[in-house]
Amino acid sequence: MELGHTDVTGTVQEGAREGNHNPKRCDAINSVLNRVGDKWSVLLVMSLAQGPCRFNELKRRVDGISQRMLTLTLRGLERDGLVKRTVYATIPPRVDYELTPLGHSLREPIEALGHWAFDHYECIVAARAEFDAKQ
Amino acid sequence: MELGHTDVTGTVQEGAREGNHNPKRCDAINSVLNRVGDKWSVLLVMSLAQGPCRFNELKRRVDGISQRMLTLTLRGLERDGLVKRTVYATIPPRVDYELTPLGHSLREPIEALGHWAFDHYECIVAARAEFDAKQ
DNA sequence: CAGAATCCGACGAGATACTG
DNA sequence: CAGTATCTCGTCGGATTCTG
Repeated sequence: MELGHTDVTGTVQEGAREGNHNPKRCDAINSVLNRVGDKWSVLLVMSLAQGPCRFNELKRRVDGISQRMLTLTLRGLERDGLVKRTVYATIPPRVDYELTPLGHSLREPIEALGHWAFDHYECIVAARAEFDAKQ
Repeated sequence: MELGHTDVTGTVQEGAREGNHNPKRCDAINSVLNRVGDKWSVLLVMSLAQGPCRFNELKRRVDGISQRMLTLTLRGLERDGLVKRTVYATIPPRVDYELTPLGHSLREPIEALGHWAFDHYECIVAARAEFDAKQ
């Protein structure tokens, strides 16, 4: 995954030339992109925006997610330090998930994306219709 | 894909209650998320940031992309109105791709994401190491 | 040069069943 | 309730080959 002399932050690398890029920056972009690219991750982060939530409550909120994907996605978010998992040793068991400060900080760029989506949706739909009409 | 009373723009819906969400907003979020979630799309948008570019030049810039995916991704971006395709009837043929104003506007939220990624990368790597150590 | 078409393998993700 | 463990099927995407 190399972009020549440009990266996804939009900054142009100083001494950039053919084959000379910033591998660390590339890794950073990639891992975050993979996380944000994952639709369940984004949905979960936004579902956890207002506060802690239990497993099954999350399952209800994020309609359509399977138990398996909910578990896997939460694990991934926890591993990345975006979500904190708290187990209460009660019967029946209770597990709360909540955003860490890092998780909260991710909301900003995600919401920026959400706003862009909403603001330009009509535009995109129109473009699609026009494109399809030509085929 | 429903979020109960929250959506990815972070705004809380006015009269939101169980099962009452904004389907149009959901569609908008989804289609944009799918596009941004697609790693090649993001990479291509950023590769086209500085100006028009030919097919094979793009293939060289976005290292690792297959011809097939380059074609398909460019088609998708063109269909969404993010990229403009210009064919020059020369021999050999020449096709230029460039961002539309809409495509350029998408750079902002993408770059915001890129900056977040870079700024918090160390943090994420550390979290992962800690998480993995506990297993 | 800029694709279109075909083949095919790997992996993502749903459904289902079981457990502490 | 909050998971884990399989199994399976669909599609995504890479490699290869062919064309105007």
